[in-house]
Amino acid sequence: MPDHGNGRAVTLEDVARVAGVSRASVSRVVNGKPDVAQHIVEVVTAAIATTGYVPNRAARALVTRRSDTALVVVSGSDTSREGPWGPGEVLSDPIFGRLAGGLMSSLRPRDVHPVLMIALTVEERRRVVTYVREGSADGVLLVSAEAGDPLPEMLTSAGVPVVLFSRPDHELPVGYVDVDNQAGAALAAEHLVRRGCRRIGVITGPLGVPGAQDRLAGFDEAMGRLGVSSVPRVEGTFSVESGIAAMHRLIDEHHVDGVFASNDNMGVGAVLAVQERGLTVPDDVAVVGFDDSTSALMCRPALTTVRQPIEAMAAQMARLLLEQLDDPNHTPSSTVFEPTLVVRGSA
Amino acid sequence: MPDHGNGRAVTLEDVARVAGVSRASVSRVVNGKPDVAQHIVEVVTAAIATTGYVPNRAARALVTRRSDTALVVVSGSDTSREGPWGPGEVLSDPIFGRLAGGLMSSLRPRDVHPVLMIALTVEERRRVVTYVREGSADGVLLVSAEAGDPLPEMLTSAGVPVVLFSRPDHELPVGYVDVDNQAGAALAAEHLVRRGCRRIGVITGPLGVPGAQDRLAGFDEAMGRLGVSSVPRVEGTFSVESGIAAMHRLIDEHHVDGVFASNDNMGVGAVLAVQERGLTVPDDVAVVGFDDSTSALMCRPALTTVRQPIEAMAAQMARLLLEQLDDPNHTPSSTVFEPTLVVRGSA
DNA sequence: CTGAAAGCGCTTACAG
DNA sequence: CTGAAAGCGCTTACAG
Repeated sequence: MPDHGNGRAVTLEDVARVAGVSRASVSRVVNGKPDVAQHIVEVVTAAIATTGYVPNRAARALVTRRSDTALVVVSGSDTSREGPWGPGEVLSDPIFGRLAGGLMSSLRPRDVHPVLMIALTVEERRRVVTYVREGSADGVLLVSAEAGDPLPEMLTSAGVPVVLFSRPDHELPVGYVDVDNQAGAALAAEHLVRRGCRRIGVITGPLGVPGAQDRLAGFDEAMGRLGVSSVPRVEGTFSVESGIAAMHRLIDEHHVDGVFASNDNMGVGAVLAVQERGLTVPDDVAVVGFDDSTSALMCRPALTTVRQPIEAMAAQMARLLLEQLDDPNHTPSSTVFEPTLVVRGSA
Repeated sequence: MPDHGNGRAVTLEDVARVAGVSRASVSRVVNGKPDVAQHIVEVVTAAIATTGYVPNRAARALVTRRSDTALVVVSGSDTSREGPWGPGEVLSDPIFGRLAGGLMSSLRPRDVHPVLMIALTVEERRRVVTYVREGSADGVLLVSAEAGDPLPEMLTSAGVPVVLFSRPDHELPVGYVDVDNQAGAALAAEHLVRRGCRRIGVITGPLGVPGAQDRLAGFDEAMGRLGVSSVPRVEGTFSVESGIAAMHRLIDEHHVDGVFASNDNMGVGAVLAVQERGLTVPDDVAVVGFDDSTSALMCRPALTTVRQPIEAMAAQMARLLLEQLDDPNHTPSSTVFEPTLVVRGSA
């Protein structure tokens, strides 16, 4: 709709005619190229203003081979559509909103626009690759929520510039941004032990998710260092409900007095479950979550949690992708952020 | 990156050569045009397979004047950037995830891709209009979070196809999708009264938001019908924190035994505040929220709330926009959905 | 520093 | 039903 409803859209050609210069000159000033005489800049700028000219992106993209678009994909395996940690869930997790916001702020200064896509099925994964191959996007920012997700590999082997949120589940020549999940879990372990908890349990995320595995491994390892060789665990799905169910089992079967939940939703569930038993948090059972999402503030006592610097991570994802677009031969680099412990009432 | 890293991308021309037909014929089969001889279809299909051809979108868009892209915008006024109901907040509200997911599912069958944009400043609003005028998007799906937001009008007067989430704050020739906020609030009022509450209060949303005004008006009107002429109110910001603060005031100043919170976050806050006072929900104070977002399930007792059919609303937004794109002369139509009461433990 | 010209990869009347 | 040709609106060597 570049026209004002009054017929044809105004083109470079029109501006050139009004300004009395060549199309090449108009193009140069529109794109801020150097070495253009001052008077040309002025006359063109004036002509642009009077005509209300806006460059046509498709025409530009056709010749520059750049779409100035990044594809933001949330992917998973087919099964996760009905699963509790499927991309539908990912979108409504408050953490995703922060991620999306962070990506947008970092992309905007470079005038790159994010288009959103969900890829759960074979067909949808194919569409992701096609979208880039047809030139609609210059690269992909991929939030892959599951181990065994074939998309990262499809993309890298198709030569598509891509940056992952979370490390890939196997060696891949791809850049990624992640938080040090093991270190974060260790922070939680140390805090619970320091606080005097004697019977500590873990509520893990779905163990098909690499990050969930790392948090578990980091927790176990830290507990080992602290002299506890075996920690009871129950697997959850990252949902509040699963946190509640897991906590009940931990209380029944292990009489825990401290728990590390692999994300805040499950942490909230754990707090709720403890209270349903007529016990109190943190005195009877202390709870530590992971993420520092808005849900951490929705329970009482508020959740002590391991904070991921999501906004900074998003900014870095954008930076790594841009770096790769600017220099296609650039070796993909990765960044792992340090988490921090946010102490609130629950532990 | 349409090339496989091995040089030039494969074009229509290449396919034509391999198939031994004209470019026009290839184009016809690629686009599924009718009246193409069977043997041509076959030979072209084969050539596409062997060459791995993918059409270039920019080239296509240049001639069709269609980008197959919809701009999804979250807008507000400049002040809301720091405000509690700014688009940053909107993105992390679980309700937005549901909305985004719904839009994507409805757009996908038509092969329209959503690009995300936030518009808080004069500059950002201008970018929205430019994006459409340069042909990067065919239309706009606008979530406007504030009264006085100039963007809806900018868009309609620029002749850009647009559909709003929530009715505009003043008469505008634009289609929108909304929930009947007044009816929803009435549902809450009736439920509280029926339950036997005698001293009922309201926690409103920011009154600069049209939807928040409607919920208040609907609540007041219903209470009037039910014989209560004046209801104490405190204005909140849609955040949990503001719900807590508002509830404390309602208890101190009005000894309420029932409260309608204009969204679930504030409803959760209200429950928390009641409990901080050593009172119980729903016996001492009953609480009803609005939205039926995931946060409604994060407190105990779980929140009784007025449900918005977000997914259906999103689907309808997409449908209305597509309708307008298919027929530019189509008079913009709107749809208002009926809310329902979801009764849980808090009231 | 500027302009004429070629070309990016498609689609679409227009003839036939 | 098919092909030759024009054209969508830009950018970018290439001369000058």
